[in-house]
Amino acid sequence: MTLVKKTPTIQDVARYAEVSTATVSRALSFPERVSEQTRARISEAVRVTGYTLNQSARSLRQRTARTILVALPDIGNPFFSVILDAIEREASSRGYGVLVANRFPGGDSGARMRDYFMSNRVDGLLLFDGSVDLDQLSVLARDRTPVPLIVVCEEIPHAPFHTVKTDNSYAAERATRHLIQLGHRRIGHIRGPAGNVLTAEREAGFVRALESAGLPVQPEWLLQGAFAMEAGTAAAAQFFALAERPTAVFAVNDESAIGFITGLRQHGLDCPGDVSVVGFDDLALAAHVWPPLTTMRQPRAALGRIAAGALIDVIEGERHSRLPMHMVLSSEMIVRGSTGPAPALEAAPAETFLPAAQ
Amino acid sequence: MTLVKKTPTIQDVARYAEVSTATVSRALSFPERVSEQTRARISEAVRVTGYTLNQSARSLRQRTARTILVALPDIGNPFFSVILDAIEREASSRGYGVLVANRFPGGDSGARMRDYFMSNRVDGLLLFDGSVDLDQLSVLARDRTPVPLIVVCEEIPHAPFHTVKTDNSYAAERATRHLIQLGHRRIGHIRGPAGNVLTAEREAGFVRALESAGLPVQPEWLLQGAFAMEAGTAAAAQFFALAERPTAVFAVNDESAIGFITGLRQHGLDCPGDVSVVGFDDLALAAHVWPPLTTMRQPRAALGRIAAGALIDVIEGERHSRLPMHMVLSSEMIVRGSTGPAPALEAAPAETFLPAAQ
DNA sequence: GAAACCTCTGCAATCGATTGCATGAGTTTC
DNA sequence: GAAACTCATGCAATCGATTGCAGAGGTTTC
Repeated sequence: MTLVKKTPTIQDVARYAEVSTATVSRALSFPERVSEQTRARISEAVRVTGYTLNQSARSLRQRTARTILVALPDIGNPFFSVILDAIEREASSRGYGVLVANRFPGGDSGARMRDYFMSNRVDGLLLFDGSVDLDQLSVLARDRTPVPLIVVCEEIPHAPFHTVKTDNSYAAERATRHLIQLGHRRIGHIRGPAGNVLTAEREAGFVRALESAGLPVQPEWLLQGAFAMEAGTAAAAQFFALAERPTAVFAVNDESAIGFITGLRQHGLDCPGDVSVVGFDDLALAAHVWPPLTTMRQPRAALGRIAAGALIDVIEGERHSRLPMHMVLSSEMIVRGSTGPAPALEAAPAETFLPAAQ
Repeated sequence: MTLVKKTPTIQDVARYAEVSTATVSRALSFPERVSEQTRARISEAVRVTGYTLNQSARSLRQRTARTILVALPDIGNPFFSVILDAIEREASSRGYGVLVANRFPGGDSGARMRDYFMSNRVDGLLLFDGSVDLDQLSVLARDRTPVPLIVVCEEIPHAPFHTVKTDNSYAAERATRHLIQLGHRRIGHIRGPAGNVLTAEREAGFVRALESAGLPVQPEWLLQGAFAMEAGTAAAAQFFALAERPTAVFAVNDESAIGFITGLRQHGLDCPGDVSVVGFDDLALAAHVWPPLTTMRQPRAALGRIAAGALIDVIEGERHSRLPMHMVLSSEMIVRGSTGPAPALEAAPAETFLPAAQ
């Protein structure tokens, strides 16, 4: 059992190798600037002393932290945790640590993020919450240049930040078209929380699919929802209060879809027999609920990897572009058991709604 | 839009307040040691200059990082992410940052953790992986005293570390007893991965429940599994290969239970009609799969909160105990739809197995 | 053979906050 | 009224690594 007496410093290495600390520092950071023999002596000294660089000292001198901050609305949500996994992998492979900050309370989120930067704890930020106030973020500038920041998954409208996200609107259109192709004519949508960018984008795709198929958009079939299972179950209650019910529903995400299916079942309706349901995300559990969920798969690992990689590029000045980049990854349709052909009895009402050849 | 010219330092504050930097430092860290008027002048100066403490400088001087490291086997797993949520909350309320490290590759995990400490990036460690090699951890000592470290959820046998976990063995016994009370006599178990402490503890509880009810433990009913859904589905394949099948199964966790139920369904068996299944953990999705899963709820938020709190206590020297503490939280039985009475046809075989009044 | 140029290394300042020790002013004690 | 004590503050060293500048030694160029 090796007990370390006292953490060795660069001084100890220098003494052992009989060189100055400057040379040790250079040997470790820019090996090519040091002669081969000296380099060998220093490697040996490092090995013998068990030296590890003191990150605080380097941070202080270089004004970098080799750490990124990931600000999430909800770590507990499996949607984010898979992305976080990919972020951690990419960051650590490039020598960066990952600090997580959860559920920034709305009010002072800008201030808290600003503190992380100003206190020199982090070099960059991956922001998963588009609802952050622009004014609060504008504080995030250091020495007149904006702080390295990438908005992931969401987007802050009209704000000059890099973004990495998926093709929400197109994917929502694709999901809705799938229902149309199955013969559904009365199609509803479980919305996300009001004010959220994803809510708007996915609803827009939904509407576009209906319109380009010449189907009506019934306002009462846009059910209020959110990203949680409970919201889906609540949407089912709204669904049962409807005079006329859709035969298919596109949900803003998998969790609300699953909650909705649970609600259907509680009221004795079958999915997909009575109502087809499409989700969004393809969480791990989507394949394991009953019926297995048809959904749009977001490439979550790729989102995390690309976002972290791009952020570190920005931090290290390898991406010089002043102009914000927008990286859009595409989603994939995964057809499982929660969608099926429109029920036969649907034919009659459909005619009432559909003017012959519009 | 306020752009910061240059990050203000304690020097700037001192100049503005016309005191020395020593006084500013004291005013911020030990307000009672500074006269009231000076304190007021300094607060004003801090406000005007927009000063934020440089954490690297403080860390260098004080040899603390005000950051804890959370080493997880798999952040992407929702079981851990909820705990991480609680950890982040507790830590940030006490002024600590949370660094995450995922899936430490087996080989060098000790070395990587040691680096985090030696490089002065973190003050303490929450370790979620009991499979770490003792020798690797023994390296984690600084200045002859062991590094602040708490093992969460799992446990490293015979190792002198604090632990925070749940009553795995008792909870497993309780879950199995539930099946026995429902009249089941042929009861199987989906094991966790070999070598894991949780696997052993939960299996031990399972066996104890059977034995104290006078039921036989059939070795072939101990199905090989792991913590993932796929492992549960694979266990279902083993299940169908059995000459004689259990009517109830206790799974090592919710995910394997859900995978197992999926497997049952693929082979045309009904849960709980043909086979009752109990899980372990009570993940968010347990209530939303079909049938809703009966399970032992682990108090995950409490685990995270208590572990983080205890770790920070140790770091700050508020827990002086040299002896390792073991905090055990209790689990709660949650009965849902995946368990039901033993099927009637089960009566005959049961008699074959059960000597009248043993 | 002098000037110009490289290569390798060391000196010493620097990053920003903390803290042991000293000091001066004011108060209490006997 | 001197000694002892308290309180508020400042001085300056310190934490450990990085880096601009300079110099020593060697090589190339004309």
